[in-house]
Amino acid sequence: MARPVNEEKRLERRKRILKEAVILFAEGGYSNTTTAIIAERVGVTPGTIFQYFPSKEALYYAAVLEPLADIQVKSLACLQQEGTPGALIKNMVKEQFNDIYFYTNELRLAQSVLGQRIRFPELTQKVLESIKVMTDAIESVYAEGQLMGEFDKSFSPAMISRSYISFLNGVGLTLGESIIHHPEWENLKGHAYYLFAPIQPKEKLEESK
Amino acid sequence: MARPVNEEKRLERRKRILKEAVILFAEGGYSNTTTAIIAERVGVTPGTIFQYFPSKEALYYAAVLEPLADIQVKSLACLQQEGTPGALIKNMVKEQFNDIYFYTNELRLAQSVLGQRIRFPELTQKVLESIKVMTDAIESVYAEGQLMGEFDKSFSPAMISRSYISFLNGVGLTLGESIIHHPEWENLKGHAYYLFAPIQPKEKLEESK
Amino acid sequence: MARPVNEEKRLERRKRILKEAVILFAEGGYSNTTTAIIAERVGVTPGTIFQYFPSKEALYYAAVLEPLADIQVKSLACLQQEGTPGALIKNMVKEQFNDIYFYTNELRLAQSVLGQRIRFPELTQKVLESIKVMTDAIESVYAEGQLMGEFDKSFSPAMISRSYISFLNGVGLTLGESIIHHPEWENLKGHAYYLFAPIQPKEKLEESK
Amino acid sequence: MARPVNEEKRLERRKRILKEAVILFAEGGYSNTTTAIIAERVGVTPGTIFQYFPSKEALYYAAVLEPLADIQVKSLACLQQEGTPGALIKNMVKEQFNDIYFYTNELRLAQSVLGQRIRFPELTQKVLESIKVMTDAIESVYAEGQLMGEFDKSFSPAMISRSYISFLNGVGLTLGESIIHHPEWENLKGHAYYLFAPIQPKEKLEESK
DNA sequence: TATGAATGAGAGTTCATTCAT
DNA sequence: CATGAATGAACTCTCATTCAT
Repeated sequence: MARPVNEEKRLERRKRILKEAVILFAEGGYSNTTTAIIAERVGVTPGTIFQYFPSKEALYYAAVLEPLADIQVKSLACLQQEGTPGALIKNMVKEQFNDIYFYTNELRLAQSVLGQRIRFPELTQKVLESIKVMTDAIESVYAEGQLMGEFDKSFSPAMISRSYISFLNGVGLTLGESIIHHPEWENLKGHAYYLFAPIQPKEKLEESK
Repeated sequence: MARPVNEEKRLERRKRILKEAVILFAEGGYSNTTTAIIAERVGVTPGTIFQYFPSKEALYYAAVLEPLADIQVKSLACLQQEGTPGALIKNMVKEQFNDIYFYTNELRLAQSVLGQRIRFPELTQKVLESIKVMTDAIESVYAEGQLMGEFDKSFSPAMISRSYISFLNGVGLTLGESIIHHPEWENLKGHAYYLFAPIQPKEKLEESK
Repeated sequence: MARPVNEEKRLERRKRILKEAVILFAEGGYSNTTTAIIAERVGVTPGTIFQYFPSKEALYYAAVLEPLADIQVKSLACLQQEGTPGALIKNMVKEQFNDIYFYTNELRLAQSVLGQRIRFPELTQKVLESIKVMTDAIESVYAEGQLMGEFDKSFSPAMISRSYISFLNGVGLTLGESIIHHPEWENLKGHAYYLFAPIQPKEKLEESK
Repeated sequence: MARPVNEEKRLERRKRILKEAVILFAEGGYSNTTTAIIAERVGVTPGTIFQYFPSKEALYYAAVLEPLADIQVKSLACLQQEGTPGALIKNMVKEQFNDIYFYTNELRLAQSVLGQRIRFPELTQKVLESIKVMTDAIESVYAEGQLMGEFDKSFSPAMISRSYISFLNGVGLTLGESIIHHPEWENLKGHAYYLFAPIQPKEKLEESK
């Protein structure tokens, strides 16, 4: 009874629609991106979009939330590996700064939702929740790191995690198109970790005295 | 000469239109905000808008750029006062974090432009230029501060100034509506200055050795 | 402040739209009549329709109910004049059979609503209510006529009034286009009154014995 | 020869499609009833409908005309039995008022066609022809009844038959959903026969004098 | 100068129909 | 034969802009 082949085809096409939608919505915004243009890019006719998504808005929701969920999973995974809190965070920062490059459109899309909170209140809530999940995870790892003497104990973990997320988003927002080729890109990545106020080995030594 | 009273009236009305446009565009985005709604909020009829702005797009440009220029002037003024670089920057940070609250709509509007670079390329350029003016100014004050031993010399001023601006924008973007009532708000403000890697008096002493 | 001229113009145009809508909806049904066609008939552009009616459905409602209300007022007026119940009813029948001719479209429109009860439930209710107002009015006049010996006392007034209304609607429905030129038209009108089971003078005499 | 079993299956399925189509078209009208919904109700996929009917319009035609033909056959059969004209007509009235209940959807469907004469002109003609066949049949039986002194001779048979058919249709149209439970239902049925102006035995006696 | 009705191009969405599987 | 995804024309409705008043 099952028709695995067709089901696969459907998912494949759904994915392609979503992919193009992410690009176009990110570049042009919600209203300026017509369903007809998305269809054209995908290589189907206007009606086909609506076989996969009940409405343009539903497509927008999916284009915003589905990639965000993927990114979140990846980021959280960084924090659940073996290693000291400091190493985990360092690794996460590296990973996420790579993501800024690989998921530029996906992240800008989420950011633009935050810029239209009145218009898409539900979606805004979900994006903010997704951010909260991230900051909470960072917070607890960071607190542990403080206990282990890897981070300066004088900062509130809640503040630190929020600072970092703000910084991360701000970087994606304010840097130009070719973000990764920016002359200060590598330095910025380093400064992201500095935000966590890590204690240098030398200082660590001193502190432990 | 001319008709100064009427001229005044015109400017007054233009200002009111712009003010409402900023609020509505910031809340609802460009396409979702109709000229009719703006007119209604201002208390005029749809046609009137077009007596003050040649098109909806022109109104949007003005709504984005004019407040941004004002904020820029204020911020730059902070850096041109009397005082050590460290004091100037500390003051600027304080001022700008206040602005996040007082000019929430104006700043979000500018941010949302950055989220639609393809759609409003010219406007995007102008916003990025405005950001560049700011980072450049910060950069030179910061470099001076480094020379004076107020900031850690190991960081590139270009990177530091960009980091700060990214942070500033990210905070506005990712914090909730009532940003200022966020429990970590005050700490965040403090961390913004930490980002500049200021040298503590004690350290300053050590360093100067 | 009032702009009576414009207000008048608006009402005038609203009336014209409604008039064309009645004709087209009656001839082609709801779905088959496009707002563009209505606009074209009226001599305006498609958008204009929506300055006078918020939606196609609202226009349909108005096209069905407003003429129905007018017809009802006229019909009820017949029953509120001076005269014996028999004379009033006779006059009403005459009036209403004229209306079948003059308001063919309006009445067919109302009938077609009754043919789509599931689709327009609210509208159906209102049309049925309008019919009930009519049957109730007839019922009470008829009952009075029975008391005065003008009508056969063996029939229930409720049944008689419903019979008549059914007959009236059925005539409009089943007779051809040029209803009034039907060879039996005049006879049908007479039979409509026969349906009330009036007592002939001779019979009246007999009965009164 | 051929494949009678499959042929039977085909007919069976065609019947089911038609049955659902009648219900749905009657409840929702032509345009509001999609082929997809019909297919779903029948339990097949959209494409299948078009294996049995060349187009939606053809299905509509069949849904209107085929049941109408059945009903007509039944009604005509009433008039072709043994018995006096009066008895035949009395029986037919009884039969047809039952049909109003049993074939509510089929009859409403036919009525709604009459409400859209411009849109379905051919279909309208066929429905009107079907009505004419009925009135003609009644007319001739009625005329015979008049000759036999069962009906008042002063009425035109053409008018009487049309009156009755109008009444019959009007009753179906204007009475509510649960037509048969209407408190006046039984009385209405009786009045339908009264419309034929039957002569009471006593009167018959008098008249025959 | 302000008005606000009219405009008309263009948006999202629906759905009868087709056809490769 | 049945399927059901794809089609694409056609629909309703929106809204920036114009212009006679």
